[in-house]
Amino acid sequence: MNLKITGVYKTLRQSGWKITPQRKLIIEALSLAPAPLTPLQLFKTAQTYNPGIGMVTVYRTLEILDSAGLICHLNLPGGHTGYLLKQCQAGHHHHLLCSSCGLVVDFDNCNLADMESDLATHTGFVIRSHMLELNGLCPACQR
Amino acid sequence: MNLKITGVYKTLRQSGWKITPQRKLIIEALSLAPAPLTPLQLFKTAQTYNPGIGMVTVYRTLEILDSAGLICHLNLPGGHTGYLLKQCQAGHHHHLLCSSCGLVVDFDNCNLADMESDLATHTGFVIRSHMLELNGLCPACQR
DNA sequence: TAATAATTGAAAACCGTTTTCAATTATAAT
DNA sequence: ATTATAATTGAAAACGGTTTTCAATTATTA
Repeated sequence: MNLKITGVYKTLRQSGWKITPQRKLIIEALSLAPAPLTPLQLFKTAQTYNPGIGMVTVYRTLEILDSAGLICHLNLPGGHTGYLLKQCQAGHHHHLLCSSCGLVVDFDNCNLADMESDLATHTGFVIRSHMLELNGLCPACQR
Repeated sequence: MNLKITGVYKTLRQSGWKITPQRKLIIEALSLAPAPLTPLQLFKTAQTYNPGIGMVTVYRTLEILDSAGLICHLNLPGGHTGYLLKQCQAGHHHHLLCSSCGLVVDFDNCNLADMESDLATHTGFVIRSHMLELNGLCPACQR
């Protein structure tokens, strides 16, 4: 029960959500995971502690965590979506994902503003958002 | 039957694929579309010219076009995937998508190399690829 | 023109996700 | 503590998009 988790509970309570044993389990699994988890992985992890838990509850919990701005999601190799507890309340950021072990590093200095304004003047578009994901190998997986 | 289409046929033939009426229809629909098409949109378009065509054939044709490197795919608002005939044989490029009408502009000067090498030195990662998509409003849709 | 291997479409299977609904439970008010 | 209530749960069914299977058809080669 670390600080991050109690902060998540607090935010959820402030949004009117109840803190149920199932939600605690899912949040704890997310907070302990060294890499983003798919809904199925999350379900299987939670299941080892509460065999009766349902996949629906995983999806519903992910949805409320997302609506409260507490998680990120990113595309994993294989076409699945992985979920990750946000590291901080900071806004704009991107992810660098190790395609071997799933380790994720956040970064926020994407420096696309110059390129975007160039592109805006050349195309006439108003650019409103971008999505950027980097893939590579973390130090450990390079060996 | 423009140059682009005959080029697509040629590439497919060189890869050993047969040029069937159904495939012609799908390729033509892609070449005429002003915006990326989802498999369903492609199916409906093809269906107006050949009511007997099956959704399976759309998926299979998209797969062989992709394996031959002839199409791009990108994420459309709404979570669907849109397909687009490649504009040229050029390699690395990205898309700027109008979220209102679906117009797509290609660009290749993504200039992420500096940021990637910075990130590589800070994190120890070897960075192997990135995925970047821009969203905005095209000139026509700004009014 | 005939032979053959590729292609087709219908149907069923499949996978991840969402909806429905009756039973259960966390929380707020007593 | 106890109760009341609205939120939450899990099973099952529904769902949408995609893939597989298979027998019939068809584009290509000889």
